[in-house]
Amino acid sequence: MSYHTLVQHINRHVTLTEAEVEILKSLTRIKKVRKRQFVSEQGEITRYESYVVEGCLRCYHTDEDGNEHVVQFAVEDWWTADLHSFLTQSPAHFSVEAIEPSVLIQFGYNEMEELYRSIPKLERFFRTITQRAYVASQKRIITSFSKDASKRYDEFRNRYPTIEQRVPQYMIASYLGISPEFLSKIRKRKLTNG
Amino acid sequence: MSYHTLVQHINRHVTLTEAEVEILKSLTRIKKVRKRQFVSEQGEITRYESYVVEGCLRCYHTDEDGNEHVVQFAVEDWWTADLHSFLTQSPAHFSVEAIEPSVLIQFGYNEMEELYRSIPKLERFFRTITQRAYVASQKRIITSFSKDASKRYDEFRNRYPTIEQRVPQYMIASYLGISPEFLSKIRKRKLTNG
DNA sequence: CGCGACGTTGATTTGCCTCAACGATTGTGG
DNA sequence: CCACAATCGTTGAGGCAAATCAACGTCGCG
Repeated sequence: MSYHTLVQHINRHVTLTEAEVEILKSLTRIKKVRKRQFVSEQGEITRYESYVVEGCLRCYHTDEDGNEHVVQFAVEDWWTADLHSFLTQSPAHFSVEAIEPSVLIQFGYNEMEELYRSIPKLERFFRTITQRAYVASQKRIITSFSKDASKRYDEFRNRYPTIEQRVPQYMIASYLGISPEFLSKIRKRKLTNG
Repeated sequence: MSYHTLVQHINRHVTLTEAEVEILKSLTRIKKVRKRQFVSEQGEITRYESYVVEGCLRCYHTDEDGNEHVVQFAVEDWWTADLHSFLTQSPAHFSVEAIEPSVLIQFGYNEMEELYRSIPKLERFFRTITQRAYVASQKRIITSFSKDASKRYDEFRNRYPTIEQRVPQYMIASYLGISPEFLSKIRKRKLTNG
């Protein structure tokens, strides 16, 4: 039953038969995680790509100085993983951690290849969603170079109003590329001034 | 004959038959551009995705203040386009302009769909290269948040030694997200000090 | 030749960081 | 059920990386 939203999600791009849905179910697994539990860890090989049925997670990098940088948030109907680690089965640069208790549908590396073989339509599906993710990622680069922190925060709130409610402020700061203290000051300015 | 490198490039990921290569040729076109010529312009609909046979181009965004921000460079064996504009056939946020006289192989929107239909393997090919591009893009975001300009410049030189030779310094500054003056100062520091 | 494109250099300013101290809230073990 | 510790956000002082502005040098090209 957890598969309902995933199948709907895929069917927005291609059309799966009943039989194909069964294959999909047989080659993936449901995973539940607690709050603060890791789905995959920096330094280890990312074994699964995860579709979020329910919950909220963050994908982040910890740099040499120990500072964390949020690569991506993932809520219902999103995907998350260290894609490079998953695709090459090499050690990850990012960790994925649950911010809320979450339910995931996980795709293993070998099973994913088997899925592409048995359901070639999925090539198209994953091509499409990856292209979208890539477009969003490029946009984020340009925004971070062309706008100051206050405007980036406004854009974030407009684009992801639900996420803003669900994740701690310091993670949003990290996603925006600023310090938590500075985000706090930005918020204060917005309240007192315009 | 310009198709030789493209076919090789695709064959690193999937295997095209002779007949398929012919289809590919029939549904794409060769385009030559002068230095400084636009391949596509911000504000207009991006009609083609381009594979670079020869030359060097930049994809960039011009913001409200008139400042330019390089999204991507493209040299031999790379792809370039405003992907969002191409996929949705809506006005582009990025322009693509030749830095050197260049030879491109162009894929139109309708022809691309026809190609996917007649050569389904291409779904896999484009899925793969998009995933790689997405991975690189995420890495660029994290680098720009976690390292200072001098280190980013070092990384750029190491990763793209040939590009550094071929494009003006102010475009590299733009790609790195810093002002041309500051890149000049960084270079001077590197010469005088360590 | 003269102009436009590109790079350099210095003076000044600023957006954002770091550090440190301090509430407020949450959750957890005794 | 309380006490205490984490966790999270706020505030202020001071500092630094990088931007801005302005002037100037150089080169290639029409």
